[in-house]
Amino acid sequence: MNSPSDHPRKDAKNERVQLILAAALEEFVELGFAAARLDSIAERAGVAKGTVYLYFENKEALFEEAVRSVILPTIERVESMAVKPDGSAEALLRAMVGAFYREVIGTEKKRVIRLLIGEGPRFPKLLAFYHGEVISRGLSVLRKVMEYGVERGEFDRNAAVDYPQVILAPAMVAALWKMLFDDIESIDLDRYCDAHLDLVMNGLVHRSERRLQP
Amino acid sequence: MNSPSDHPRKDAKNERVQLILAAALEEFVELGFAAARLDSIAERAGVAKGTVYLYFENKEALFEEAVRSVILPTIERVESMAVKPDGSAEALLRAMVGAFYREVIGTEKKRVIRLLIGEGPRFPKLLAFYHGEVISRGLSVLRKVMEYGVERGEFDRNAAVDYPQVILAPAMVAALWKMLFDDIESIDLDRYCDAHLDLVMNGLVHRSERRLQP
Amino acid sequence: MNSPSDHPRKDAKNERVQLILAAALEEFVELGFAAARLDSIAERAGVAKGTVYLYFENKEALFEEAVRSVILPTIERVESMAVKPDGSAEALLRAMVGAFYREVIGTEKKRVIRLLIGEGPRFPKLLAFYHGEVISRGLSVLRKVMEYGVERGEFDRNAAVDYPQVILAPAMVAALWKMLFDDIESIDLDRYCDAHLDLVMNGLVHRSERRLQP
Amino acid sequence: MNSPSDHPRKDAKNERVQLILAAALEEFVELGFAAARLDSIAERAGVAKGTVYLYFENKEALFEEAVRSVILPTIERVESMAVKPDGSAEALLRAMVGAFYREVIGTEKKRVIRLLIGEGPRFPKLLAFYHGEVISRGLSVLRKVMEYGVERGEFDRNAAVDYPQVILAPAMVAALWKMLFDDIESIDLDRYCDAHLDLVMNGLVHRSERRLQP
DNA sequence: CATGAATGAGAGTTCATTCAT
DNA sequence: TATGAATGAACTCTCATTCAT
Repeated sequence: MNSPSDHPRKDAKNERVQLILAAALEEFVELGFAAARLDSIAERAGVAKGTVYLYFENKEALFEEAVRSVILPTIERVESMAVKPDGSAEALLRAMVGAFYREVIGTEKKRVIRLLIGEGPRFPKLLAFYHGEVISRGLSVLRKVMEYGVERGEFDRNAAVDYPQVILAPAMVAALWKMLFDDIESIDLDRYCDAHLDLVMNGLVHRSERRLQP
Repeated sequence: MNSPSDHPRKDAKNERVQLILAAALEEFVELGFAAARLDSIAERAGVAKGTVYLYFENKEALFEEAVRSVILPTIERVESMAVKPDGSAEALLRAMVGAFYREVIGTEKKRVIRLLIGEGPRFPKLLAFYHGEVISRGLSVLRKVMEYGVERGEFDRNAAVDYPQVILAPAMVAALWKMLFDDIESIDLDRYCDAHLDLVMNGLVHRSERRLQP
Repeated sequence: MNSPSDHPRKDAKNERVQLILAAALEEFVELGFAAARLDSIAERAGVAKGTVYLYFENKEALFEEAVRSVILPTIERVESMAVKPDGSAEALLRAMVGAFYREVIGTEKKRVIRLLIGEGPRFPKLLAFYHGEVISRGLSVLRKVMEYGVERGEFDRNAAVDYPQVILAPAMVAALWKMLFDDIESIDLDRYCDAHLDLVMNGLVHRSERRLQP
Repeated sequence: MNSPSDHPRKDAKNERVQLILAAALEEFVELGFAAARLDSIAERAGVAKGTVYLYFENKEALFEEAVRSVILPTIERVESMAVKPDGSAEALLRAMVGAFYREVIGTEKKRVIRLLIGEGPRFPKLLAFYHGEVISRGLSVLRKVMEYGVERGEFDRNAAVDYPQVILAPAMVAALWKMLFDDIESIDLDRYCDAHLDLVMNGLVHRSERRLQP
């Protein structure tokens, strides 16, 4: 019943669509929306230019769907994290941040982030989709872990609870750095990640200096 | 002697160049390099299309110079920070981060950052210039302040000293957020900045929990 | 088997290319390279402007190929002349010169000569091609006929054997005259050709005057 | 009265005009009418672009006048030839043809011929002027010399008397060859000239073969 | 008179989109 | 369904011509 051979047509079609989406994403990520050429995309996908228009209304639609298609698996990853927490909050947070380094910065996915930053304002619907499905979910997972840490007495009620962006921000910057400046001044991602987590956990200020007495 | 009327030609020319650069920057920032139209830029600047070519070789050169022209004043700002530190390192760092929020995120300058992220890979020379003149200098100022704090016993020798990017990263993310998601979910920049600084100074982990005794 | 319907695509394509080449040649011959407009060429060919670029890289390439396309059949004509001579050398030479009048000056081909004279220096490769394939072959055919005439005792060993250009030169001048001055002072091509051949065969100097005794 | 210092203004003006004309001619001869740039011409002449328009209505007018300005001295040369002939017709003709080789082919003047061939059809007035002032006069001088030779019994009444173009044609071809093919296959102008004159005087056909009996 | 900055029409070229096959 | 030749609007860039200085 679920066998793929039940719908050979649909499968063939789907395969083609996937091929085109992948090709489109490559091209868009390399050149940006405006400079990307439909010709190139078709060639990369191994189809004729006209074929692209059988599945996608126009360049804009293709762009949106191509970006959506990489965002989608990410959504599932984010959702799978929203499980009930157990163990130390610090360990949880370290795992989550580490996952971002591994799965985003360490892969081609970081390039989609650059694409979204560059083209986002001209694709507000895409931005809204990305925000709603990925960003806000991701941030709320982070927030929950922080609250969990506070409840456990592990974390201070830091103002960052209201803005979980600040927690992941160094990773975002690392992603951008890798794509823009790594040729000029490369960063060691492992050590950078350690610095990131060290800061997030401990901050800069020396312990004894601080208001141990609330 | 220093009167502008001494060089009426040069001044008129310079004024025109500034006009065109400003117009170009607006257009590029709004639409990106490829989608920007020379026609629009000329119109924005109130000159004829051909006039642009009197001062700039081609679209690429205009782009590079327009971006450089906003980067330049920033270089001076960064250099002026590289003074000998006094007072508390924390106060210094807070002042510097605060300046970034005020002078970059609070102004149109943040849009140039987005432009550089989006177009950078196609303009490596510009990227190298920006890195050399702004980024690496800014980071080294940050690093010095952190080392100063460590010397004073104010800061721990955090791994972030090696990667000062992590210190400013939340501000970068705020800048991007403002441009991409603020319509959808706005952030209060003052409170966000507090959260940023709170995290950077104190980290998340509860004080007493920690290795007061190492 | 040889039916054109075997390759309908290729034929259609070829037909279009021929159409464009013919249109381009007309335009170039009328206006010269620089003043020719791609718009006009496309219109003459009955295709859209973009279509031209499907078959030709740019204006230069189109020019070169257009000129080559008229030169090509000429090459074959010249080669076909390079047969073993028989009969009188004078008759042979008269036939060849006559052919030039008929097939070049009497047709549109003369206009390509003017085009080559006008644009040649900016298209040295084209010039080299024309020289190698047409001029030098044509001249060597002429030279052979003259040598044949000398062997037969029909011709003197005139210095013109080394420079066969002088033999055909009056025809070249007639071609140019037809295109430049015929409106002002027309020449009768038949009588001109007679004058040409009379001069070439007999020269001006009265017979008896001459060194019969070498 | 005729002293040039009487009209210093006019002289200065005239000098400027000559400068511009010379510059224009160079540019037109090198690039043809359409590809020539007013900017270049002004620069070559050492004046500002606007200055050119003080003396010449537009590019067309400048072209016509520039070409006229080289044609003019030629007119005088041609007229000076139209003296009463004495001595042998052959010597006269040889002198005239030799003058063409020396004064046209051996100088930059040949380049104007190429320019006229290339651009002529778009400048019919210029062509008419050139024909009326130079060509037809030159041809009639040639014709007269030939008639003089016939009267003297030196020359046969060759049909070339009606078409004196054929006499000079080999020199025209030499001029064109020098400009187009000399890089590829150079010709020795002295030997070529000898071949030219040998042919014109004697023709190819062996003496004794001929109708010594009219 | 002389200048040269400014103009803007017009050129070559590209490429998203269409549609006959 | 798939193709890719054809289209033509739109782009960048050039350059003859003008005109305020």
